[in-house]
Amino acid sequence: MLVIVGSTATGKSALAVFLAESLGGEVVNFDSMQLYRGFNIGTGKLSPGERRGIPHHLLDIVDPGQVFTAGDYAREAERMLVFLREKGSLPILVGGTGLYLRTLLLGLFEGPGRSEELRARLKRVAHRRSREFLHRMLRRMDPQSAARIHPRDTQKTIRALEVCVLTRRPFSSMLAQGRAGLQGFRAIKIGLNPDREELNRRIEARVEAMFNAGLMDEARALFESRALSSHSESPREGPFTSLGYPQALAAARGELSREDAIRETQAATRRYAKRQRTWFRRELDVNWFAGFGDDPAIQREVIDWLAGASLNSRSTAAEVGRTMAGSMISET
RNA sequence: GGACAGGUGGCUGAGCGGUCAAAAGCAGCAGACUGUAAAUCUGCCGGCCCUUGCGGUCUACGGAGGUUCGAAUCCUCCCCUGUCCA
Repeated sequence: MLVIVGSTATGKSALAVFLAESLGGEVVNFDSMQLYRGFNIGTGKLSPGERRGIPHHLLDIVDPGQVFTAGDYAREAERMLVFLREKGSLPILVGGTGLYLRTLLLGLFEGPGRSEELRARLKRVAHRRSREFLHRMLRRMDPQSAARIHPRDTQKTIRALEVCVLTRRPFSSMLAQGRAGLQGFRAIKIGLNPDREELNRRIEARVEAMFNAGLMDEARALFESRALSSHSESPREGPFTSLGYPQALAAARGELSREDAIRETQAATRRYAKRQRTWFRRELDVNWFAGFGDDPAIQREVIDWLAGASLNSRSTAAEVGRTMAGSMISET
């Protein structure tokens, strides 16, 4: 399978369609937000026309209010990969959520998923006492994890505590058991890394285009449909937190000027692109291309490289996973 | 023309005689990441230097002077901006 990584607005989707057309493949998404139905404009989903008849999978498979985790994603994606292999079609994975890709390729530790009740309780503790208090709880149950997780990082502290409580074992010891990665697939990774300045310009133009395409209306409609079944003033979870939506909603309600909403979304997107770069840089065995995925010159470079790579590369995803896990241990 | 208010680091904005290279926020830069990850969190953030330290040094709070041992902070003049009155 092919994997295309890179930050937002680098032209991953366009490259995926191009490669699917050239090599006879189908696109599989690994973007955590494009998974959600109704979140179209702000997540940069390709329109049916732009997909040019290429099947796109794992898009629009979750309802906005539904909880969907990295583990859920990995299961769905693996099923899809097996399906495509049986069909004899080349899977082309594209997306921006590094955690989801890594979860698919390397797996998660064997352990419990999330428990809403427990999380609610822990959150209440953090609220009533303090987040540092919560972290001190973790330090008692699992000093190793506590040392790794910053006291103010409540989200990660809660997950660690959740695992400790549910398994009655330290989270760190659960992680030490290792993980079971994807078997039977060879991942060829392509990374897009265009010039920073040019990327920023693209991000700015793209955000503006999203607002012009009706992002404010989309955000309002999504929120209102959600509001019917929820009491929260503005949902702060799931896809509602995704870039542009809180800003577009605020603008739609007149709490923020349209110009400010655009500016804030642009800045947030730039920061997001930075986090993606930081994450993907550590992804192993990525062949990086210095340009945009919709650039014909880059597309040709990728095709040429693939012609050589498919002959030489013999490593499977599992092997890549092992070396990656090894390198992560040696780095710490 | 007159009366107020104000001019502070890329931006917003606090400071109103020493502990100020100047709070805070934003933006920017760097990083972490094993179950909502477009999330969550961390570090740096005037220049130069070094023994990287509540270290040294230079340049900085509109401009020019002045008062003072010492000024972003007080005084004088000038320039600019906003609001109001003519």
